[in-house]
Amino acid sequence: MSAKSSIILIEDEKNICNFMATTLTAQGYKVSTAPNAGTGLSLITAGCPDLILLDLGLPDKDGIDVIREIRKWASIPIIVISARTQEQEKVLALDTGADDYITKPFGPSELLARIRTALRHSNRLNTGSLLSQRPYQAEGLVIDFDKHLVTLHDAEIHLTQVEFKIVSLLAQNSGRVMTYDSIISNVWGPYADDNNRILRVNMANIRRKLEKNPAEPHYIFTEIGIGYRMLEDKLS
Amino acid sequence: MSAKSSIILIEDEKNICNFMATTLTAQGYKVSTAPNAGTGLSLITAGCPDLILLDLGLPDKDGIDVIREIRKWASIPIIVISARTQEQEKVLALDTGADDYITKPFGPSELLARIRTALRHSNRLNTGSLLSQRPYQAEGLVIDFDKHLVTLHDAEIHLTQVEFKIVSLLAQNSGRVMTYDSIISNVWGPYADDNNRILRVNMANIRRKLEKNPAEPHYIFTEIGIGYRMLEDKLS
DNA sequence: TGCGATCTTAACGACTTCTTAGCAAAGGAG
DNA sequence: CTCCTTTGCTAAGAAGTCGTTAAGATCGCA
Repeated sequence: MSAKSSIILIEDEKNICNFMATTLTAQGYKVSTAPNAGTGLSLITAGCPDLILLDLGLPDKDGIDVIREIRKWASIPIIVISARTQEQEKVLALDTGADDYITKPFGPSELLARIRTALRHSNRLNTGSLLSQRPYQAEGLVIDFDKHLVTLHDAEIHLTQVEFKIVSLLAQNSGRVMTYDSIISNVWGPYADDNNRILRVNMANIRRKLEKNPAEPHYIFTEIGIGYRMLEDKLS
Repeated sequence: MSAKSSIILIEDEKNICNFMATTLTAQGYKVSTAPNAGTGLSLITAGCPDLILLDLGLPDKDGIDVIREIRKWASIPIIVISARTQEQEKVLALDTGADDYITKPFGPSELLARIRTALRHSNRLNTGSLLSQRPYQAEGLVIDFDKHLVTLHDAEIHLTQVEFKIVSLLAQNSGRVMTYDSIISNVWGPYADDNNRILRVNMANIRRKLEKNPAEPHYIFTEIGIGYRMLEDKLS
């Protein structure tokens, strides 16, 4: 990656912590360390890191709870590092939202490889959060992803947060059917209930705002049993 | 998620292979197995799986090359399974494009947890189409598998879920006769009633939508006593 | 604390899709 | 040609999906 990724390392054993920090720094990562869950969490909220390395055996809080805490509002990759090798521990951590689980002892090159893998994953889905993106544009509807703005025939349309997320996702994949599952997991996170009734309600609201006649949509079509598909972008 | 994910398992040791296959099937996954890289790769291209489990120690090809091969054209999650515990191996596999690396011996619940994690990742990807496939194209009929879209002379044709599945299957095997049994088991699952009357009704509906004169089909032909055959793809 | 906006849940009717049944037409065998 | 099997087609009920409304839950803000 061109820009160095920033990593937060939450680990209470000083020796290991120092060793890992120097290894990572030597590779060009920006590293911050925290000796316990409390300072770790505040570092995360403050710094918006690209990846989190988390030791499960922390003094002040159970590691699983830390994962749960983070996953409430962020999908930053979390790699768990633990001395506990029991399967149950691993399963619990992974299902709570960890992206990988490494057991001590481990070598530095494996750690680095797994970090690269995790960062690769998160990069794939960071479509245009930082880079500016050409607005979607079709038949009078313009969606400016950067400015967070939607206009219909030059009139500004107010969409709520969730509505905007849904519309953006569909617009960024205009012309192709997005399954209910993938919309839900993109908008509400991978742990969301896969029942699509919330999506249905939101779509009704979106259509009321965007479509002249919501019963015969012009911009967002329903593919029954599958998902929704947005009118293809003028230039794509 | 709601629909069962399909997994392809490439593993040469029969015992392990069987054990894993039953474990996965018991969890509701659709599993196909291959004892070597060759059949594995063709299974992947044919089946559009959601995840690949790959043993590195295959008889006919180096596992790393298999990863490289797949990564040329698909971003399906790959979990590597290996007896080799050397760090170098892990690093190489992960950097080539594997999403996880599990060393034998491992427990079934860890494997399942890591599979769930990998599937979670792939669902977060925007498109949901991990495997980009060239559309079928013949005499004005275009079937875009990724976009889930069918057009006939540039006019959009609406197919229901079942209809689309049938047409896709025939299109992906265009030029070859697909037996009734194989169509039915592909569309309705292996335990479906093998009576073909449902298929007959659906074919009538499909032809009404696709064919100018359903009595003299142009795209999908009947091979009496055997099955259906679709007009060969222009470029395949 | 109360207010407004937003998010979520629940419920129901309208509509689409799936499946079954039955019969007519087409094909093949003798 | 006749009989039997196979296939195409229509209609109708069953099952499922989607859009919509209304009401509760939650949150920020004054």
